[in-house]
Amino acid sequence: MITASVENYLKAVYYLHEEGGEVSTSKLSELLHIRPASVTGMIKRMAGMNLLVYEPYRTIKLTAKGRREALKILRRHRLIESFLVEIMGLPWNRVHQEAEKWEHVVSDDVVERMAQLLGNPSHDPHGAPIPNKHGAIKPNKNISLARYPVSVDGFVAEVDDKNAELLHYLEQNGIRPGAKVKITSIETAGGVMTITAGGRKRIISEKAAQKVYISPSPRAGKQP
Amino acid sequence: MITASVENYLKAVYYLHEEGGEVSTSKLSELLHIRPASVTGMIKRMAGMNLLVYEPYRTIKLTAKGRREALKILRRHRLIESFLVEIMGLPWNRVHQEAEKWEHVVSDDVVERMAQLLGNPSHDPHGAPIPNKHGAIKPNKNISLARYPVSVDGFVAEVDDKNAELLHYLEQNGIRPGAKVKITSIETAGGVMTITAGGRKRIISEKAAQKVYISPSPRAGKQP
DNA sequence: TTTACTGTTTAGGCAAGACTAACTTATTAA
DNA sequence: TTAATAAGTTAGTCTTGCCTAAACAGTAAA
Repeated sequence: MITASVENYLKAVYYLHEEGGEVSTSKLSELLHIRPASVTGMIKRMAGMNLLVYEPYRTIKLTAKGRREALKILRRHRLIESFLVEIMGLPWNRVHQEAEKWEHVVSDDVVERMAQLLGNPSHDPHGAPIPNKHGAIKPNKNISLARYPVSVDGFVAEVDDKNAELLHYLEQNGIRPGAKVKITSIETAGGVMTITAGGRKRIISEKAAQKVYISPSPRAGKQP
Repeated sequence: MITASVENYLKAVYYLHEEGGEVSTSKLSELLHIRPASVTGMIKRMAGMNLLVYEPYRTIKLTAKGRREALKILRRHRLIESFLVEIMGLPWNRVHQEAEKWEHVVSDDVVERMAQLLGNPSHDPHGAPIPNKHGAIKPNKNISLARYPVSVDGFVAEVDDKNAELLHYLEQNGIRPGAKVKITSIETAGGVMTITAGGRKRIISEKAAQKVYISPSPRAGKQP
């Protein structure tokens, strides 16, 4: 049985794998706020369900089945976020937490109804790509703002959706998907950078910049 | 902690109390499809949470706190049902099951946002009254179609929402909240009755008629 | 008034999913 | 190459929420 807990683990493993690093007990523990011992137990159970491959002390990998399930939940999550913003008019920085709860209970056909009402969007309100019904997802080759070249125009492609306060802060500073930005200067010692966003000069922390992903060209389609 | 399970028990106790009969372990067991022994266990736990009053072998009663919580969930459930029909366009007979899942996860403020989008409806799509934010609910004094007088015009006020197939059957026979109906004759031996609904003669079972509630006058307001 | 039946409770068990404490493995520094 | 440290696992416990089997209470019929 794929419970809400199992779904959360699947999402976390998928996320860490996407981030590029190896997926370990401790990383999962930190991300999910669950003690390492509990993570080990769950991982073993999920290996038994053929959702992931696990050898003690080795890195954790999703099976094909696990990846399929993870993408299914990701699709739900991102469609629900879009729905909450576009149809229900909830604020941008509020919808992640709500979608985290809805994604485990909304029926498949109701999720597809949401997609239909939204006109099958390709990206969610944070700019993250929405997997299609068959689990295909656009690879993400955007560059973090923290590593983007200075004085080169760029467009906000995606913003990490995990932290509501950070999202609020970024919004205040004109940083939202589609916005045009340019780095003016980097103050490495101070850990801050000066940028132009929304036509105004701003000073933002490097830590915040790490959570913002930039594409050199604006995105086509309905979700600008 | 008020879990999803506890919420379901609260709803069930409230429902049985409204139905008039005494609330017993076996009635709850039947309604919730949970074995009597398990019900006893949960009831004891809920008594410890001050949600209901329980003495072994005695009838079960909600406390003020339990009643408050039950009405809160009922409000959620009925607003969600309305939302699914009015905003998302799901079929009438489909929304009960979906709302049963959503009601445990949707945040309070998001439920209120639904209410706002719907224009604070007084009744859900099945004609059931929606408790207000403070837990006040309109008393239901409608008469079951099975006990309604013959040859007297009436209006469908409410239809039991539990059974999707029954709802489909009723809809096919022109019986939905607001519809004008009149009993032509009752065939007691056959367990059926002849009625006029939606301008046409229909034969429906007495069993189905028991789940339909009639008011002598049409309801005012947006939810006809 | 004893018997049979129905309804309810107690006792014991199990799976999920978390926890702490203690132990083991892997890695890095001396 | 050994010792120290960080990461991961095992063992045992707890709560929730269900289950079955068996005992017990209340009621209606013989």
